[in-house]
Amino acid sequence: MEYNFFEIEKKWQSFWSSHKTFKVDIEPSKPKFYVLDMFPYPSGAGLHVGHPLGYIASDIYSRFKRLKGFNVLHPMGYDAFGLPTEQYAIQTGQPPEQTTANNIKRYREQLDKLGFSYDWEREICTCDPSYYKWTQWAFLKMFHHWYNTDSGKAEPVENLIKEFERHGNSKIKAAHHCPDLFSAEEWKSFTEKEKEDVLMCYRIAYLGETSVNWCPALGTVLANDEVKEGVSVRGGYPVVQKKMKQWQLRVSAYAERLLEGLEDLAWSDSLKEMQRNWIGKSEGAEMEFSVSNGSDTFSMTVFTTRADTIFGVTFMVLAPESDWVEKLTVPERKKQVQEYLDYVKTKTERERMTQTHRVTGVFTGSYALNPFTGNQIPFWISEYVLAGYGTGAIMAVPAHDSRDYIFAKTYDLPIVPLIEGCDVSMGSFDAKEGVMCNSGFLNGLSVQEAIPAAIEEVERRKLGHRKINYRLRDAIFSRQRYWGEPFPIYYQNEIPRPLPETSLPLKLPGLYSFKPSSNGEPPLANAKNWTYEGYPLEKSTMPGFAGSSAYYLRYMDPWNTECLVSEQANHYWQDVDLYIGGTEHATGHLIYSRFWNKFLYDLGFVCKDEPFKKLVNQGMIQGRSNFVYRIKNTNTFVSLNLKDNYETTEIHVDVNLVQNDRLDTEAFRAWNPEYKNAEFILEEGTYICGWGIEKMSKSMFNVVNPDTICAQYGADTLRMYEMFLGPLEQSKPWDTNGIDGVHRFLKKFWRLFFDNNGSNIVSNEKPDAKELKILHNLIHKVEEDIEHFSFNTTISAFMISVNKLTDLDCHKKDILEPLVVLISPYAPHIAEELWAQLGRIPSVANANFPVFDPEFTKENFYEYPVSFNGKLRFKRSMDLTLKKEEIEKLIQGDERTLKYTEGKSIKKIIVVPGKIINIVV
RNA sequence: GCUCGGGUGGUGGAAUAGGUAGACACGCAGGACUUAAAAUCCUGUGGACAGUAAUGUCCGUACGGGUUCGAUUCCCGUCCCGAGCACCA
Repeated sequence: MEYNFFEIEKKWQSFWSSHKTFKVDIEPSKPKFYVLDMFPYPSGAGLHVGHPLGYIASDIYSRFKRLKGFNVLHPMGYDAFGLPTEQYAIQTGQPPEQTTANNIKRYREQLDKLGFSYDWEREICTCDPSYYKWTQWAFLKMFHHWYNTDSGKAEPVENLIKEFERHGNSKIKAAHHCPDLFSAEEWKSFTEKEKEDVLMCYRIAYLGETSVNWCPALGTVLANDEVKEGVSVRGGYPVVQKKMKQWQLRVSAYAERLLEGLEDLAWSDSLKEMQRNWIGKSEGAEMEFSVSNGSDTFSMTVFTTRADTIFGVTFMVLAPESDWVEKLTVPERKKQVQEYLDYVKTKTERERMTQTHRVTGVFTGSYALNPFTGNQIPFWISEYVLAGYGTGAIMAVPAHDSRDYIFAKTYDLPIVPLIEGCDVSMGSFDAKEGVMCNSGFLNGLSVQEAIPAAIEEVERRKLGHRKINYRLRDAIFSRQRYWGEPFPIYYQNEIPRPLPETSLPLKLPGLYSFKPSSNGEPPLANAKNWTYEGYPLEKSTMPGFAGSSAYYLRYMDPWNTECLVSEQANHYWQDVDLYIGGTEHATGHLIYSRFWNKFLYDLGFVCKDEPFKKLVNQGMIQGRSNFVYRIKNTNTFVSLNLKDNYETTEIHVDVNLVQNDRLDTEAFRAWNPEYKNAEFILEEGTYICGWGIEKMSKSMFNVVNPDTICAQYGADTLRMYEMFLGPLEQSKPWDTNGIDGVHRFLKKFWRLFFDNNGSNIVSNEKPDAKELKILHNLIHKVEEDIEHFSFNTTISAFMISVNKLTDLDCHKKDILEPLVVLISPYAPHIAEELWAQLGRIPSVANANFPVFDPEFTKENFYEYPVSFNGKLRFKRSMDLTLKKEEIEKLIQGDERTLKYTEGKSIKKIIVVPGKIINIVV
């Protein structure tokens, strides 16, 4: 019997499916383990070989943990709401529901061929009303809560109202954006609308005016992580800043907890660093400056991390979008300021991004008073100051900040150095080191001492206070699109009202047109009766990250109609032990999910503060493109190594026509009518193609579909080969050149069980020490490698062991049976078949991981006595502790050793065969 | 500009509490089996030099220094590649 992967894989996939082999339930007697993949967005293109990389790794880990006796939750689903499907609907008129269903079907077929051990009973889809009910439910909870910075958690809005009735809002410590203070009496005198407006400033999900990333081409706003370099991540359309009223989530309230929570997570340092950058904590002080425009005097606050440089403040700068612009512009400067503001408005976000460090600005005519020097300092406006960070105004210290320096040089403003010996003739001195000068009471202190000293003085003189700022902004939560979760919100006399929870889910209405309505409103404006009890419903929908923020919780209890996840299920499964996915979600999904989870934790719906204990980022699989070389103005193609003799054009060729860089010339002729009569100049009888690494995409003809590989080599080969390609976390090109080696290995593995005639040759003979040693070395290696995610080196170990057993002609059951278990996470189909051949049914999934016994692998060095005439003979590296005279005897004759250790006493010698490799003196 | 990774044969990659560099695989070359092919198996394969040969010597982990008996691994500097952030005061 040959290794017939096609039959074997078909057989066992249907067996696993019909026997529900991988179905899991709560089993309190067993320890749980939760392995999660980042669920895919089912796009029209289907899966390519890059997608399964992470899924294979997580499947290996899941199967391994199962063999180790864990009750493993390993689910899969689809992140189905999103822009591409909607764009497709606009172009073709095909409803997104339909497109999504088709794409999911295709994804499922492709996934099924790879032999994953998912519990498909728990499959979820974010666009399913029974799922998005809980997305809407969470939104309502956020609407009904506010963040108490005193208790450090979310609390019901009812508490807040009681507090307002007692003391107004002056005592309460909350994350909010309420501009005014009011007393209890004032609160009581507010109209209902006024009260709602105030509460909106405290809710965790709130409707608020804000500057947003507006993408005109997509007709929607986008979150910060959906915009890169001034264009949309999806589609690459320009994005502009616009003030709009949008639903937002008060993620910023959780900034400190999101930062602290990173500490104990087993995530890569680079990923944690990305999140820290995104949260952007900076400690400093807010300082008050008295500002006069000639007629009025105001108190203005700025934020700085360098309070120590206060004596070097020679001007102030305001962001062009700041509300203070009007107040500080004196009448005689109005014209120039307006011209400048007009100029700034003409620039798109992209231009402002790409033209950084361009120095522009205008003087307002107002002056501030430096509270320490008493100097009058001019107040300018410049686009290099951002409205959204700090207070939208800065104190400029040109000597010690490079941006301020360039600005000062351009507009001829004074530069006062504050650090002894620093040279500011050519540039600013930004480093936080040196000794202060020109700084009054700070003179003589080091910068490190001066910073806290300055803040203390500022606080003592009541000119300001310590302050921590975060770059993390609240998440904009509305999208002017159709294909997303509807908001459970209606408007009663302009006041946003929540739907009762009992009316969830609020289902999307079916539409005929998915374009924005003619008056620029979102597509839902086209829906008939988009109302609740006669009141209009919110027409925006939620963004893509809404549905993916808590999906890992839903997997724990996907059938529950009463709650997101039952307390019982949540307490059993707790959190995700291992999360595998791409690094592209570092500042999007992984921040929102952590926020969402922390919010639900505050409300007591989940038992863990952090959702993902360990996270592994798989690398991207790039495409390996192949090229042919056409001689200019001919239809003749020349092989790679001969091309330099001609003038040629490089042309992409479909990688499916190429094997091991050799072109199938007949297939090439058939590929495209243009090449029907192509001629070839061969080298050594074949046409060799050139190659290059590019992104895997249709236009480069380098997309490799896993189905093709499965048909040719089988899923087990594909799984092993993807792992063999290199370290999981590393990005690497897809390259089929080595796949034969893995396939050959599986055939060789098969032949341990069957001879050439297909007879089962497994024997019951007892294994000897040599064979046991091979086995136990492998057990040890597999165990260690899987725990460390070194899947590529395990495969080498398998190959070595199988080669050794083949050489020994070992077909003993006691060796082969554990070997099947060891390989089953990697190549489950062949393992399952051989498991059955050994008479061990029903499933290898119920087996136990073989126990490693170090006794079998131990080297007893007394068996290899020291026979020393210039060389030491030992089998493997080991530590020896010998008596002094023995050591002296050993090193006699080894000149090198003698030289190294002259005059020193040796404590220990480490040896390998034939050589001393370590001498501890 | 800042932060974090990373530079090892023709190729993918092994090996770092410092200790036989190049495991394993691909490719290539030679051989066996075969009428032939496929499949399978065996041998060789970092470079240079010497030798009929077994073998030996030297050079080799981006580059230049340092620590050490010993450095791919640790330290300092330089160059290159990748990722992320980017006027965050």
